[in-house]
Amino acid sequence: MLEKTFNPQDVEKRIAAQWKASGAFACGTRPDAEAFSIVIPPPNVTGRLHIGHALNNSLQDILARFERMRGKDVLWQPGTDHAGIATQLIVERQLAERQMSRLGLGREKFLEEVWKWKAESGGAIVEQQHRLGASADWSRERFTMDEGLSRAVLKVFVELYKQGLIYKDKRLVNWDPRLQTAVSDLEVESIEIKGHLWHIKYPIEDSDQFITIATTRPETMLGDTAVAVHPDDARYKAVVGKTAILPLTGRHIPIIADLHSDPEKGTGAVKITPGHDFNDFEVGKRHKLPLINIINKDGTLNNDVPAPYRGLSREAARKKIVADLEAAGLLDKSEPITHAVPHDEKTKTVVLEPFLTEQWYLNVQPLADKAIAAVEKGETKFVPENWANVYFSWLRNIRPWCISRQLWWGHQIPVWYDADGKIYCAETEEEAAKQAGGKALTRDPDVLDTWFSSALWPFSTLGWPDQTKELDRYYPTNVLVTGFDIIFFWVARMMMMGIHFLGKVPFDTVLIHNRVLDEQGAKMSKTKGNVVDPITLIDEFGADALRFTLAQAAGQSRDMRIGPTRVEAGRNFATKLWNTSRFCEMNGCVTVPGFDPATVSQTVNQWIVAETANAVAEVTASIEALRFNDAANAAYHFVYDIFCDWYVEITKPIFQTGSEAAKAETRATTAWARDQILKLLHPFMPFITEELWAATAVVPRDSLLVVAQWPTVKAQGAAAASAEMHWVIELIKGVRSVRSEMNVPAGARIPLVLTGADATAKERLARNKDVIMTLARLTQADPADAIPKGSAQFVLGEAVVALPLGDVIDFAKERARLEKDLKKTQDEIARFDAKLSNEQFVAKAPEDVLAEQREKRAEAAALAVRLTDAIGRLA
RNA sequence: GGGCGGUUAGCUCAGCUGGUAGAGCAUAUCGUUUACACCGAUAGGGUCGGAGGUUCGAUCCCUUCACCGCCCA
Repeated sequence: MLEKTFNPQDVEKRIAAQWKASGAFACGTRPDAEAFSIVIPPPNVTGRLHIGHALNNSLQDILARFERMRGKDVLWQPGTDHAGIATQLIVERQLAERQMSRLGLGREKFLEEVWKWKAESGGAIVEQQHRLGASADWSRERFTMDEGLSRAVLKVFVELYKQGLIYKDKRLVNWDPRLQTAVSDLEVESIEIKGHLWHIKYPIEDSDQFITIATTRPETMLGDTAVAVHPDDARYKAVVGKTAILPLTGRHIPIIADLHSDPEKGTGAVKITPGHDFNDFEVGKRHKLPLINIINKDGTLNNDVPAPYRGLSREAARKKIVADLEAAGLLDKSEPITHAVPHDEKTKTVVLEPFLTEQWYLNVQPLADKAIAAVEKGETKFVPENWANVYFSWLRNIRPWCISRQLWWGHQIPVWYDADGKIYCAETEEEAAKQAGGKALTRDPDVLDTWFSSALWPFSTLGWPDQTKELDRYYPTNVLVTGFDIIFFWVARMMMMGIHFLGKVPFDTVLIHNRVLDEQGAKMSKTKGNVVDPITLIDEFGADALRFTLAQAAGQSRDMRIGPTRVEAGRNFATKLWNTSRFCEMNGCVTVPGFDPATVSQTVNQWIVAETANAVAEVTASIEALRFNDAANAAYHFVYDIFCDWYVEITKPIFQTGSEAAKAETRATTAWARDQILKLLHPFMPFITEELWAATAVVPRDSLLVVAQWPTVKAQGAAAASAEMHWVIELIKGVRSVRSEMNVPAGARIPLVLTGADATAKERLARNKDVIMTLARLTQADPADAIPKGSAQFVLGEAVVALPLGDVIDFAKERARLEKDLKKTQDEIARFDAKLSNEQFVAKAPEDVLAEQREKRAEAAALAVRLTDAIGRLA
């Protein structure tokens, strides 16, 4: 006997262990089946599961479980990336707590510490994915720093270097002065902060005039090499070509005309600091200005500035410079403004600095061109397709990719230098040494951007560069499931690398799902404190509830809002499923081996078979179309509104008073329908369905539900049964509605009389009398020729249903009710008439639309006649 | 500034190829009828953001405006 309620905590662990023991998630066990593969967008190894991951993983798992049940050989490839910056930060912080430092330890020892950390704490997110029920092939879990994946990185680097696509260059990068490394453009977060716009007067040489520039970063003026004005700016025409004297340094710098200067902004004159501003760098190139670097790697001012400022932090330098300028009478004014300042994405506390360094670059242009073409040609399809625009716009404006990072944690760049600085690029030190002819070599200390290795994920996880059978079987993958914020990071880069190295796109379809917001519609962030923790939700409501809720919310819109109240509804649905299974069990509904739904004879059973077939078709088609909300809702509707509300209710009288044959058939059919429900819901709610699959079996099941066969039910020849059940349902609903409106006490049983009914309706009434009397709470339900006095009435098809309520009836109320219905019907008729009397409509509308309108009009007219009669009888 | 998305019942959202709208939650009334109060029955609630246009007909297509949001610069 099933417990009274479903307790997710008890069940989830046990079921997860069963799945694990069964090896059901492993790929390659069905060599003859069609392959279906998904690679997980690798989460950061330092990460914890947030609700966006929960959605992302749930959708992937729905697909994996669905295709597995359909008999395919499914590979869902899991794993994590090594998150160079984030991981190094964490380990360095831990070292600091032990009064140790990275530099103190040295590279080798430090890396040992990182691996130690990874072994101890790096698996958190994977544990959380397990709690969600993710049916990935965990035996194949990969990490971007694994030996094999590292080999792929080396090979790719060396190949691209040989192809001339990887090169060293000295240019501005986004520099993190705390970590002292270059960071990606995509890791820069512009944060609006309050600051000042300082107006500073630069004296003009050989005059008593000044040119006033406006800047938000006065400390960088020490690196100025020009002042720029707009060529059309009348105010400054006269000074272009003259020389300004840079305050505090006395440096002579030209006043130039350049379109970069915006006459509307500030004073219209801007300082040009090519060493510390991306735009100014370009201006400097156009005007061949010298480039002065005034900052050390740690963000302090270097020795190329006047002595008083050397060694100051940027903040301190700013203060001192503003004060000094003010003292010199060169500060015109300062106005408060809010402006966007680049910060590091991880902590959002460090102001990044455009900084001149030598870095490794990958010329991605040729790769990007192919990646663009692949989507244009439809080799990879975005769903929804408008996300392709984001992909295109990024790739079409792509710049060389700075791939080196001044970190230790990551793939060290496979480049060695001899004493003269000559470069030897090879996969191994031995090979490099051979190239160098035995010269002493030192290796480039830098590591590669984490995304360099994630970009190879769809094939490096399959064993590339070896030609493995997995690579052959599972590449290209079927679908990449991800959020739109990842289009640049992973999708585009995986596309470029996949095409370049394997000659084939890495995935047929890119499914971009919604972004999860909190219940108020705000973006979740730690600082706002509105982060919804999926594990908390799982603890409170169960993994199935969370998953089902996420699937229901995974619609076509860009965002979804998730919070406890929505997940609660998902939990309620799980409970409903549990209870209805319990009811089946109480009535002895046991799966009958070899049961053939096509052979059932009871009308209600034929009907539920047809409805099941419908539901199966809808859920299947919706998952195939990646419409998860439609799939979840179709399943929900079937379980709740059809199976629980009607089928179960209608079969109750059969279990109480039916013939043994009818009982037996109904038990078998109920058990069968329940089994189909468990299968349909399994991809969405794997734990509870697996539990029920086992718990409802008298004879042990042939297999776990996770590998059971997806339902294939044919709807055939049940039209009459469906029509009959719809009639019965309409009748019961009609009675209930009248009872409620007429305030008939819920417990009171009343008689029902069916008049004006044709033979079919009379037969339907006779055949379903028990059900109707029970569910509508009647004392009798019989056909009659006349409507008794004092009856409430409603129209059902060609018939009028009368409920002789005698003294109970409130005539005024009954009249009002019927008149309201009549009015509604008459309004409808008027609308149809207006349409049908419109010559244009009749002439131009298609035939079937016309016919439909005429039919609807006729139906409404018939209804109006019966309602009018009913009102007449009240008098 | 460029691009994209949204505006439908009190709230959150569906509405696929144009034929006047659906669900969940919330609300109201009733309810212990042998699964379920994490429940059941019934009901109310929408000039589908505004204005034009195309069309016999527009929530759906086009133009424009307003507001909200996101991405890029």
